Amino acid sequence: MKRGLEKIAPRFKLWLESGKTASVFGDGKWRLLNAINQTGSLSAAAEKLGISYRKAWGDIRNAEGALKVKLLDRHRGGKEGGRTRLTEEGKRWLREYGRFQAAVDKAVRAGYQDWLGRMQTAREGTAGEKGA
Amino acid sequence: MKRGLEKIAPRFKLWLESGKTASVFGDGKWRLLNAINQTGSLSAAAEKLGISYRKAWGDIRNAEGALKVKLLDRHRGGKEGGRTRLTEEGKRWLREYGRFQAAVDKAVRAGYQDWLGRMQTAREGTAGEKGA
DNA sequence: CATCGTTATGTTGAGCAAAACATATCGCGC
DNA sequence: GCGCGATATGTTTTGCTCAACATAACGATG
Repeated sequence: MKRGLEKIAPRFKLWLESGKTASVFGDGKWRLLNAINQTGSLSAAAEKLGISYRKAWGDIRNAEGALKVKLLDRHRGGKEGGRTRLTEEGKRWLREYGRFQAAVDKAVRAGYQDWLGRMQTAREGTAGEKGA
Repeated sequence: MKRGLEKIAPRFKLWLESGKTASVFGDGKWRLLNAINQTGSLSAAAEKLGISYRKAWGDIRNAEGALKVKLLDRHRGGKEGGRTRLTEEGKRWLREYGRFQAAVDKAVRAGYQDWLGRMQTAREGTAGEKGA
């Protein structure tokens, strides 16, 4: 087996673009929706993800603006100070984009295994290949 | 059909990591190998890709260092000033990583189509869906 | 009507990767 | 041995994202 290749691992980033805007949706926003869905609060979601509230808020702003979709129902004031929940559209994005991402992840793993196999077998018969 | 979704397109980045090094190989280095293979020169390849020679050289340095593989045969001096060609290993990386990338690209497109379909059909029977 | 916790939003600073700039080295051919 | 064109490599500038900081608005509740 070709040494060195064992330590290597594939990584990928997936996102959606729309014209000028570099990334209208991707893993970060997906995680954010997920956290909001679990916590019922934008600030709590931000803290959970280890990002600033400022960034979380800005991300949502950009996503909703670019997609022209209302992802969240947000409310200020009240006993709890406020709350945020996903709209039906938001839930749909969370669910379906998650599936999309999972499918790509699966393909990357499979493609990587194929690649590994090809990189290794391509040297069969090269001599000096002492097995374990 | 849900409006807005037509303008959206999926993008992805794929790369290989090894421990501490963030990216030991990816699309940029693949393109670079490809251009070197076509031009027979590192500087010509850099110009072709619109990147500085400094960056191209550094990328090769990092890749060869992290992978512990000799990707290029480089020569200085001579009438032409110098030249650079891919080693057999270099050609193998070019070919096989290209296939890996192509497979992932295909999966992304397919996954995106599935996603699009799900995002659109999920609203059938919602009323107000006046066709073109 | 004062309090409290959350949403809302502008502003400034820090960190990092790429671009830009600057030289040095090599070696064949004339 | 001088020149040309490509490789080799250190240094400086910049540009962009995210973190950090600061402050306002909101509104149910006691």
